[in-house]
Amino acid sequence: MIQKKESTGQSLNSRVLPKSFYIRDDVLQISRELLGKYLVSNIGGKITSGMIVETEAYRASDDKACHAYNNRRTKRTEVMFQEGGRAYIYLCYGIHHLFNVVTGPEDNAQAVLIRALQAEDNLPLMQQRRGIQRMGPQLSAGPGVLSKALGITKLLSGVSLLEGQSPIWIEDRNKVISDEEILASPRVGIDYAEECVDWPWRFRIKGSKWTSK
DNA sequence: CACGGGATCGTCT
DNA sequence: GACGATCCCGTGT
Repeated sequence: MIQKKESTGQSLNSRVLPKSFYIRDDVLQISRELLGKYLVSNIGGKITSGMIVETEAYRASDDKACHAYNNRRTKRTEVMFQEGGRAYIYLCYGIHHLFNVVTGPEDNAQAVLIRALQAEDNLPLMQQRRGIQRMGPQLSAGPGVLSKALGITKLLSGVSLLEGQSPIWIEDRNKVISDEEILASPRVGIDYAEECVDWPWRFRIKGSKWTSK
């Protein structure tokens, strides 16, 4: 039985990913390594979490699908240029809050979009936030819905994932995902990205029922 | 199950 | 003023 610490909800046999994980200059490798890690939120003392089963990589230097392509710094994208280990969260289609992990060294904008979770902790609260009757992958399979399930909004964009009092962090719970279990394919919804459209920068755990459509 | 369209608004041109 | 790194529901099969 896993014991929970009152203050953070972090399991005793897990560890919060350290800054050294995030600041590496390799968003593709980090996207792969995030599979099997646990995204956890603490909103008003309420812990919810899920295992990451789908990610997408974005990189400003050469990727036309990235909001910061061509090193475009705006108020919205500024956080992507900071040192890795923060949240980049933005509003999509006026409705959905999409959660990204900023990676890489300062001034080298890279980020990983978390696209789907296998729900783990506090399913009833996640279900309540989603407003759905039936439990199933629709709870947290999809970048917009997983944010809703975890109570994450763009108001949290820029927060550190490393501080003890962070509302969001990522844990290693000793789940191992081998390269053979990872399916790489083109990213979703980036038709405008010209020659980058077909780059296999979307990563999924093979066979997971919790990946997005 | 596949497809089509509406929702809804911050962000950038 | 146009358009999304999406989701859900309705329709038809």
